[in-house]
Amino acid sequence: MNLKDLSNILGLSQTTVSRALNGYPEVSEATRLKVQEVARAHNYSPNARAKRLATGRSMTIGHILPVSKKHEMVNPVFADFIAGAGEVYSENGYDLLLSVVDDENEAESYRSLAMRGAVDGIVVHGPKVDDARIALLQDLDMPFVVHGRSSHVKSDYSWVDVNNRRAFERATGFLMDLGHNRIAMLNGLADMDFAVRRTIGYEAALKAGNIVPDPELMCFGEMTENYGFEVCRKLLELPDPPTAMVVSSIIPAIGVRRALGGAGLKIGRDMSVVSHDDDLSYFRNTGDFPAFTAVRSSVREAGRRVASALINMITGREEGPHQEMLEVELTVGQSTGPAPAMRRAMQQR
Amino acid sequence: MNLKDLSNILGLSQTTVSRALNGYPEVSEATRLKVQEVARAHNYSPNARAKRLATGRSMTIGHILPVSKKHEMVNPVFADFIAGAGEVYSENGYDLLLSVVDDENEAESYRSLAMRGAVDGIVVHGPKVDDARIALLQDLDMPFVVHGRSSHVKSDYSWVDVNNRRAFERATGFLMDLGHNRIAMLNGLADMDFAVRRTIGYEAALKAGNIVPDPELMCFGEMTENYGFEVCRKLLELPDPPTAMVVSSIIPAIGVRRALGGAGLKIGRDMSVVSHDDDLSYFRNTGDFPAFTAVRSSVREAGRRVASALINMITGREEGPHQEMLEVELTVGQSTGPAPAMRRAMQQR
DNA sequence: TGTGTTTATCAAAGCGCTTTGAATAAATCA
DNA sequence: TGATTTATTCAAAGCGCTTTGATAAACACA
Repeated sequence: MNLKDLSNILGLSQTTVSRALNGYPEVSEATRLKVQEVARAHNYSPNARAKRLATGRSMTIGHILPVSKKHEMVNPVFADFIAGAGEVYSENGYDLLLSVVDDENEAESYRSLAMRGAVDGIVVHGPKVDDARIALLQDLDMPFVVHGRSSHVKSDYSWVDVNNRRAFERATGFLMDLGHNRIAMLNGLADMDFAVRRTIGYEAALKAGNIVPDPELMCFGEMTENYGFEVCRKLLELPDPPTAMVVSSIIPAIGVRRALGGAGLKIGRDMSVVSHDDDLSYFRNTGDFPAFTAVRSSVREAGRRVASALINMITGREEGPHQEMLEVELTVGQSTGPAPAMRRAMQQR
Repeated sequence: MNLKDLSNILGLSQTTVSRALNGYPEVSEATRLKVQEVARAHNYSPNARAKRLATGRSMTIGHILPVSKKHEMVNPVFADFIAGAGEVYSENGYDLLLSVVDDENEAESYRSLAMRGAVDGIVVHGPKVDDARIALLQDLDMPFVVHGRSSHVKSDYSWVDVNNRRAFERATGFLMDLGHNRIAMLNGLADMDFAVRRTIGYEAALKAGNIVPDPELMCFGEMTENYGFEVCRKLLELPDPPTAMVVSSIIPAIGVRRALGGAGLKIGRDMSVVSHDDDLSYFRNTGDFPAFTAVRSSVREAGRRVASALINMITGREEGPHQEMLEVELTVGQSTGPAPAMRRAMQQR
């Protein structure tokens, strides 16, 4: 059942039928109803391929999921982000094209998507401090929104980011208020933009309390559970180990807890941990007294924001670059407690 | 730059240029080289929208990501599965269309994808024991492959599944060999096909050792970290608590470990845990002595298998339903140990 | 030399829609 | 009443490819 068949059945021209179904005003209400009814009865759906060619729009947004060739690592945040973005796409009649590509030939993948006309816009995931994709997409004249930012890129572009600097400043400050002064940082890969911003926040908090950041306590790596485990083990072996740490994601924080358990230590008592929490659906760190003290933001919501910003750009509903900052909230959970010295002082009373 | 422009530049017809680029034999080698060279020089890419209309194929595979409306839960396995499937799609020139839809109107989503001609095939995720999607897709005449199976569906269809029954039979048997006889099971939602098969395996192992399955020890739920935590806490409060458990995913297993830690118990000593491990990239349960004893299978590999099976069906390279069973491997890690009675016996020696 | 085959190329139709520009019928105005 | 809008409808062109069927040139064979 295509448009031709349908219009033959109705005894109308394809023009009229098409207009009736697409809500154009130059069709009488009577025929519109008739058309809709008959279309439904024969359950007609316009062919997407033909529609896309005719309109020149693909009604599709591209997401590129880079998979690190070395570690075969997939960003665990991705699924929840996509879930948020996907909601918005559905509501607006867009499809989501997902391109899985090893991180080495990512650029080629963007170029292909654009030149083939396969998508109307692109979402950029996981920006590096100096990310070449932004210039590339500007060059290709492809609408795009970055989830995050790229510090070294000076041009204007659209982004939705969480306030990473403030998040880690608050997390670190919170630990200092508890009396900690040896605070480690377990961050993501050093070339990721979020990692850089979080480092800045961490250092700012320390400096505000007159603590000189100790490079030995600042760690960067791919945020797996095992990374948290290994780093924590090494930190515990230091002559002057930290009493607290800020961690870039709940996943390595779980590794940290495992390492502590293995050493007979208890999280929250022997080691305070504040985690950044992307609010993953399978790991809800909630409740009255959640497992982890955390600075939380919803990736899912970020997905929604990015998607609607992009659609607004494509449809021309929004002019100029869309730049949006999301704030985190600090939730106190079971993974933090007073520093040892402070605890002793409290016990003496 | 479109085909018309390109053929004008070359002084050839669109037919010849199209054929030259698509590797048809009725073009002389000389002109083919010339065409390829000029196409590259002007970096021409054929318009995907036009190509799809002309060929009648969309060169796109659909994946539907159902998001439970209640819990906003996204299957954590999804990202890794997609990563595997995506590799295969890229190699074969297919795009991946991802449709995020709340689990209530999932059927509508499949129907739409098929009727609009947006995809050439569909991958079915997370089949229920009695899954209506299979009949629906057969009805729509849409090629599809199920990741998993649907026990109550009697028709022939293509699937790639892991041997869930055997996995849990082995896991349970392993614990029994260690002397455990109060073994709990933390499974997924009871209507999921994999959960049913795993239950069968669990019960078979118990019965083989003359243990009557205790309904009190058999739990079903959405596999979040918190689920593992809560269930483990409740189990510990039983008058006759289990000494071991088999868990359907590493994620709730982490919750179990947390609950044990909170009760001052140690995993592997006070409670033995064997987990099903989908080998998530951000949670590599590997090494000489991994954190969890587990029955492991690679979701990523499953993604690859499903994708190539589907492409083979679409292109007609493979006839008849593709049915493929993947076996798990059992890896002994730190989360299991002898049952208390056995340990006492060992210590007396 | 003429006939049949193979090779290389092309013009044009077609994929199933949207959209332009024209045509007709109905309604409004002077 | 005729002239002018306005409301509906339509035929046909176009989106940028692929593919069919035709044609011309080159080659082979007797």
